[in-house]
Amino acid sequence: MGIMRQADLKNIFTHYRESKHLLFNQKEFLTEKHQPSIIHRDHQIQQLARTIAPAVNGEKISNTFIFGTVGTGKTLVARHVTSELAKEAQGVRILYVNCKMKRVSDTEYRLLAELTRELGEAVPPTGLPTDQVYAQFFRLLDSKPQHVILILDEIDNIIKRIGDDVLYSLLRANQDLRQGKLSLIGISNDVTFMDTMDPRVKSSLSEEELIFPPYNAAQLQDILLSRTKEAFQEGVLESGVVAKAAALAAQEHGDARKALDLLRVAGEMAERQGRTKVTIADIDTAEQKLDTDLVVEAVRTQPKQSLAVLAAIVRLAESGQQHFQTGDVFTVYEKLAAGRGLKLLTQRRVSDLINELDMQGVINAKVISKGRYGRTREIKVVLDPPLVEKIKRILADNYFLDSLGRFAE
DNA sequence: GTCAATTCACATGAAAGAGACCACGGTCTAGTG
DNA sequence: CTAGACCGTGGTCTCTTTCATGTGAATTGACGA
Repeated sequence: MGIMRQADLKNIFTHYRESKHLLFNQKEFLTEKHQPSIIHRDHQIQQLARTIAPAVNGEKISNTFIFGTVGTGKTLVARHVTSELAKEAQGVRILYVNCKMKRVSDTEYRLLAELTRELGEAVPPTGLPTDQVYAQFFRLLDSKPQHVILILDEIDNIIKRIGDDVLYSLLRANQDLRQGKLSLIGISNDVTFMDTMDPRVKSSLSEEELIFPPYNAAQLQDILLSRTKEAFQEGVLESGVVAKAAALAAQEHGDARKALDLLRVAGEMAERQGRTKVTIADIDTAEQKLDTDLVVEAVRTQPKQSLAVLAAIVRLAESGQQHFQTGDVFTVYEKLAAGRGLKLLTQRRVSDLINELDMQGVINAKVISKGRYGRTREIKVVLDPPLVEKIKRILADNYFLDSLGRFAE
C-alpha cells in the first residue's frame, strides 16, 4: 500500500461529486429501504388490512402467517399496513424483528432481549437467566393497556435454530396478560418449514395465511419503472435495460430486490467508467458482480478453520480432480492445518464446515451414495476462474498460500 | 437371473465441555465528614 | 459512613468434541428356474 497524496484523494472526491450527477438522480430509490408506493400487491395489502383491522377497536387480531419467496414484497407490505394501522388505532404498538440478523436473534435469549429493547427497556447482551428476560418482557407488555403486534421476519430462521418453544411461550402468554395483548405476524420464505413445528403452535400461529406469489417479468418491469424515474436522470437508461433487469430477476423467482440491485449496480459501474448511458451489457456484468461480491464477502468473513478447509478444497480442485469427497478434504486439511499450527478439528466438525461453505455458495457439495463405496458429500468448485483467483488471494492473505499462489506445505 | 442382506464412508443428531464474556450481589478498601 | 474496587457465583454464547444412530445403493451371496 503506497502513500496517497492529499491531492489524489481530493481528486477522487471531486471526481465523485461531478460524476454523481452524471447518471443518478436519487439513488435511494433503488434501495429496499426507500418505500414508495407498493404496486401489484393490492390484493395482499387488502387481505392483511382486513385481518388486522379489528385492532382499531381494541380487539385482538388473528395470528397471521405470510409466505412468499425472497423479494416478493412481504416485508414491505407487512410494515406498511401495520404502520398505517398504528396511525389509526389507539394503543397499538408494532414490534418488528428480523430473525435473520445474526447477533440479534439466533438464540432464545437474544430474541427476547431484542423484543424487550424494542419495548423500551435496556437488556444486557448476556449474563441474565433467560426466564428473567421473559419476565421482564411480559411485565413491560402488561404494564399498560396496549396491543403489541409482533412481526417476526424470516421467522423460519429462528425456528430452525432454536425450535418453536419460544413461539409457544409467547402465544400462550396472552392468557396471563391482564392489560396487554400480543399478536403475531410471521413472515417466512420457506413454505415447508411449518410442517416441522409443533401442531399446537402451528394451529394457533397460522389462524390466517397470506401467500405472496413471485412477480412476473411484466410486474417487475412496472416496479422498476416506477422507481427509475426518480432514481436516474432522464434518458440515461438505454432502451431495453429495464426489461432486461426485469427478465433476469424474473428468472430468479421474481425477486424484486434483485431487480433493483441489478439496476443500481449497473448504474454504478457505468458511472465509475464515466459513461453517460447504462447499457444492456451493464446489466449482465452487474449480475456477475452481484454474485461474485456475495461469495468474496462470504469468504472474507470466514474464520480461520473454515478457511483452512476451503484451502484444502481449492487445493484439491487445483490438482485436477473434478470432484472429491469429505474424507479427501479432511486429509488435506489435516496437513494444511498442522503446517499452520492450527488446532486440528475432528472430521465431524470439518463435515459441518464443508456444509456451511456450500450453503454460502462458495463451493458445491451434494450428498450422494456410492453404494458399496459409501455415502459422502461430492464436493466441487464451480466458480469461474477470476473469482477463484480472488479467493486464492484471500487464502494467501491468511497464509494458506504463499505469495506466488502456491500451497505451502 | 432375482432378491434380500451386507457393507462402506460418511451424514446427521444429541449432548455436553471448554473458555470467553457478562450481571448481580456481597465484601473490602480508601477517602470523606 | 459511603462510593468505588474487587471478588465469587451463576448465567449465556460460540465453537468444538464425543457418542450414537442413520442411510442409499453397489455388491455379494443364497436361491430357484
